[in-house]
Amino acid sequence: MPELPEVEVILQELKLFLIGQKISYIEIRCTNLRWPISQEIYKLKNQLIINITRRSKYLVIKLFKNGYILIHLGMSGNFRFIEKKEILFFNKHDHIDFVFNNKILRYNDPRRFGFFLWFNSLKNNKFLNKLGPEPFSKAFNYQYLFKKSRFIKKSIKPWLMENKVIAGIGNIYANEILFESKIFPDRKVMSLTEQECLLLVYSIKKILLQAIKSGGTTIRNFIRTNGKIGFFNTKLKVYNKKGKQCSYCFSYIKTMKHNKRTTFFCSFCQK
DNA sequence: CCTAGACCCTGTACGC
DNA sequence: TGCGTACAGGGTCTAG
Repeated sequence: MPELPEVEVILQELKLFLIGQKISYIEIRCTNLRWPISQEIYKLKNQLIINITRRSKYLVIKLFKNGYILIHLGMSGNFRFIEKKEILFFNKHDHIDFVFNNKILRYNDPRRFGFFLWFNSLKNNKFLNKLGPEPFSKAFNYQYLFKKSRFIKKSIKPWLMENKVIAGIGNIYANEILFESKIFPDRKVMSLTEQECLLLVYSIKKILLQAIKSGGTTIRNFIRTNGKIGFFNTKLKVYNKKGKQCSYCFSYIKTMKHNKRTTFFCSFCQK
C-alpha cells in the first residue's frame, strides 16, 4: 500500500500529536506480523517520544532514553487515532494500541505485512543500512542516477522500485514517474542517457511532491489517521488505467509484467 | 555480484 | 449463490 508519499502524509499527522507524548502502555492483540513482535516492545511503557522521522517507507520513532521503534506499514497497514471511550470498539485486524494519556493510536493491518521492531541503536541497522538516497535529498541528482545506471541490464521500471537505488518508490509511482518522463518502462537501465536521468530525477521529485500535497493515493487500504483518504488517485495518469485512453494522445493504456507486478504505460507517449 | 521465484497474509473482483 | 482463481500499494530470503 503505502509508498513514500503515503508514509510522509502519515508521518506529518503522527508528528502533530506524538512528539512530547508519553506512551502509557501498549496493547498487542496479534504478534505475528511480517516479523514477530518481541517482548522488547513492552520496554516502551512509560517512554517519552521525542521525535518521529521517515526514511524511505519506514517510520522511525525516537524515544527519550530507550532507543527507537522502526515501523513499516507493509501493503495494508494503517493508523487511526481514537478516543479512550472508543477503546473497546474494534474493527477487524486492529492489532496494536499505543495508549496515551487522552488518546489511543490504533494500528490496523489486514494482510499483516507491516512490522514493529525495537532497536537500541540504529547504527548498522539491517533495514535502513541498504537504502539509497531519499528522492528529496541533495545526494539524489542526475549524476548519481546516471553513474548508478551504467552496466545494469534490467528494465527501468523494476529498477526504480529498488530501494537501494532510490528510497521510497513503489509500483504506483514507478508507473506514474515513467509516464511523466516519457520513458518506456521496459527500456534497459544502461540505455538511459544523461539527459534522461536529468528528466527522471525531475519527474520523481515532481510526482512524489504532488502526491504528498494531495494526501497520497488511496486505491483501497490507504487511510489517513483522521479516517480520510488521499486523493492523488484522481491525478493518476496510467496506474490502474488499463484500456482507458491516454490523457495526452489517442492511444490506450496497456499493461505488461515486471517481476509479477503490473506495469501500466502508453506505448505512443513513452519511448 | 545478478535474477527469478517462493513466501508472508486477507480481501476483492471476476468467470463459470 | 457459491466456488475457484488471480491479483493487490510491501519486502526478505533462497536457490541457481
